[in-house]
Amino acid sequence: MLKTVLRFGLIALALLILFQLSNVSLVIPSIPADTVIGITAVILVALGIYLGGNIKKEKVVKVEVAAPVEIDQERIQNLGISQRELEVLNLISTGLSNQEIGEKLFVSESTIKTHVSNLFVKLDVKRRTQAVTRAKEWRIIV
Amino acid sequence: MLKTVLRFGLIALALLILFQLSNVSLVIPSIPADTVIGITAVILVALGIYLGGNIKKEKVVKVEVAAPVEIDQERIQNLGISQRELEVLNLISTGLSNQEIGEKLFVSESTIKTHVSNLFVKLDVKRRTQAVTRAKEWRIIV
DNA sequence: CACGCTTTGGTACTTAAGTATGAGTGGGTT
DNA sequence: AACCCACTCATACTTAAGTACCAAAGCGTG
Repeated sequence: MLKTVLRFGLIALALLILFQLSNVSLVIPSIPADTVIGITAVILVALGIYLGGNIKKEKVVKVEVAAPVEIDQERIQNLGISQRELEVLNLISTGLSNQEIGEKLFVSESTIKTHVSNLFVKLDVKRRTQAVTRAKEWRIIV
Repeated sequence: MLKTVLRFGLIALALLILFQLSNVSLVIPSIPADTVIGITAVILVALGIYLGGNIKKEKVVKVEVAAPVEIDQERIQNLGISQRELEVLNLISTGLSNQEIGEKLFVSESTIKTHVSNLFVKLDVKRRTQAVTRAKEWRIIV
């Protein structure tokens, strides 16, 4: 909104300058009217490109901001998913087995199975592949 | 390249029109010089915005083309992954069980198991969760 | 037509995954 | 201190996943 006002202000300013310049050739006859008009034309086109560029830039920013996937911390809280469970969930999504996850976290496979089972209840799923899909849907993992 | 030439051509054309219009007020005195200059200024700014827009549009396209994940058909070919196997792979990634995939494709679970086993060899993995990760890495699935 | 490849299906087996249940420890709260 | 919760681990079990091997129908190519 403010930017739009600014742009119209710039255009108005440019027009004012144009009108002023149109009198230069009358005041200073040594400068030909054609030269003044040419320079003004170039300035106006440049102004247009600048304004157009800014308008398009905003659209680019919108695309880039929408792209990154942010983790929904609030949903994690609401589902009651603990830090350890989240860790396990992330490792599941990388394709590790329960045993491998256990080795990576220095706990037994038994413990991982418990975490996984609890996760399934919280995510309302029956399989680990489904858990990964659901977790990505709900922006719990990337 | 060609577009750049076109743009400069348009600018040159615009300048020509400007110079022509500057004579209109001399030819037809009923139209004030200020009006002609004003209209020309607006046209030039519009031209600038149009040109600037086109220049920026190219940049937008580059961003948008880079973002979507394209399927690497060549890699699928090289790995010798068949159409049916690809179907199964996609259903695995949605979290379905072998039995569910069989029902969805109207074939037995046995058949799905065969496809899955063959897929694992081609993807060089040992588990279905790993297969999904690998397949996404290699842009075989979305 | 023979060959290769895809798709289908089966049996039999091993292994991983998932369920159910119980239980111990330590941190933090009331 | 009593309590809750997260984390840990174990046993015993069921089910799904995965492996190995074989087999047959169909389809296009050389």
